[in-house]
Amino acid sequence: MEKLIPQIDLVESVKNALFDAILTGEFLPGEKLAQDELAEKMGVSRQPIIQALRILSENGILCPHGKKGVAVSKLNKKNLQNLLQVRRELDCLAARLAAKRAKIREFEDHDYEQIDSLKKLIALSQLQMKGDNHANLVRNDLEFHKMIRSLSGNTFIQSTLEPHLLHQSRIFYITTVNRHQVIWEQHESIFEAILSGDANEAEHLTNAHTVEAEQLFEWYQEEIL
Amino acid sequence: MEKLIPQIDLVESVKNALFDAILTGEFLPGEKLAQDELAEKMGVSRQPIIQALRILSENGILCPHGKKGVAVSKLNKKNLQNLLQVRRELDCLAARLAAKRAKIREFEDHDYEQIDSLKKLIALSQLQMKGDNHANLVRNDLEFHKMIRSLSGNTFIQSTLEPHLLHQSRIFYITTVNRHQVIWEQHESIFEAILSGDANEAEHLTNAHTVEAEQLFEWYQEEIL
DNA sequence: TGTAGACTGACCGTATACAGTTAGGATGCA
DNA sequence: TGCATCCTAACTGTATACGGTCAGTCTACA
Repeated sequence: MEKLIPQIDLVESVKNALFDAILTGEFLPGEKLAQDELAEKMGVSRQPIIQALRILSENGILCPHGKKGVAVSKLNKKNLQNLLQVRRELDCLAARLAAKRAKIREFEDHDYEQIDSLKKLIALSQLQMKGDNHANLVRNDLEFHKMIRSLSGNTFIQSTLEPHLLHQSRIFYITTVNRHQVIWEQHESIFEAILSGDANEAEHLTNAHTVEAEQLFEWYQEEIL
Repeated sequence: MEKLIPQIDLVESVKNALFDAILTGEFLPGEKLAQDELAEKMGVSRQPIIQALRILSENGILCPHGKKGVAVSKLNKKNLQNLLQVRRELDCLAARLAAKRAKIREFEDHDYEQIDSLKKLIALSQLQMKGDNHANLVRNDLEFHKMIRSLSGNTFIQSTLEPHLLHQSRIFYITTVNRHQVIWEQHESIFEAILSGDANEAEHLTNAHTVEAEQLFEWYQEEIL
């Protein structure tokens, strides 16, 4: 018999919907979010909305709007660089750990599935680059790094970065335009270094990969998002 | 005129109260938290409780309890080591950045206040070690590292580690017993290295300091908290 | 005596209700 | 015409209400 669809709760749904809406630009940075309006739009009561807003505020995705309500956070250059710095450090750790696990053959079934998925993701991205698939390629990019973090065996790396994911997505949307070719070549090198069990090389490549994104911001203005 | 006491909202209060209760052992790992009971205890409605529980669940401090409700998360050895690994990486980054800022004299008024506070904190801890002040010294320990992160100039380091703070506190309570003398000597060395602007030394010392905590867990059993 | 099934009470998620506060406009005065 | 004050409507935070589900117990039958 078919598995029943596990019905996720409303708070989670609202959270995801808001996440998407901010990412796609439906809600712009600085824009105030009214509970009533959101509730009506999504066809739920204010209760799940309030809870979702709280969580997103906790994550820094939303921020207080005057003395009343919340708004989409604006990120300035300094903030984004700080975020990318933290991200770099943890993704280097992830690459190093993943390679070490590969070397001592610590991978389990679950990991081999991830490796298969990674291969498919790289192949898919190569294909998508031929068309106009910026949004998809950004999604793949995020997915790639998520999988590497998974291969590290340290679940805290992903969960630690999770709250910043939306900000990261927004950054990637900006910084990866016309750079997918070089990005996915780097991804492939990192992946190979990990599989070969070369921790130093994996970390080195990841560092170079992530530092590039940071450097791109040198050219941007102060208020970006 | 005197400043008015800023009345923090109930959700925040509940969150803090739960945080404390878990830390002090009033709620034990694995123990289920009932909304009604908490609401009555704290003299508020279930609404703020629900929101606080959501946030703490999001942070991993609480976890689902069967198909209904939430419980205090149990941390096993593997999880704790993962957490400490992430913490080590980010605290090394913080130390490095703080030392770099010291070298190029980037500190501002706000930073010099932190430096003063740090000196006082170190002196205070030296005093407290003469008595039985385990809880206070643990608090100071957390505070010390928080201040170093602040000196790094990267606010994301602290905010990234914030959700794991409770777990960290619980870990420190266990691992620092009878080790305060050596811990605060290390803190002092790290602080000096930062002030002298020696980024490599600051990072090296921080790495040694944080790796010790990780190694202590080798001796613990699987299920700890 | 052990197990399966039904029932009931407790608890959770969501909706609705209410009260306090705030923001923004309108009005009056300079 | 510009600014300050007052008022009102809207919106937020918290409380209460309600419906559905889950767990635990009790009973009946093997």
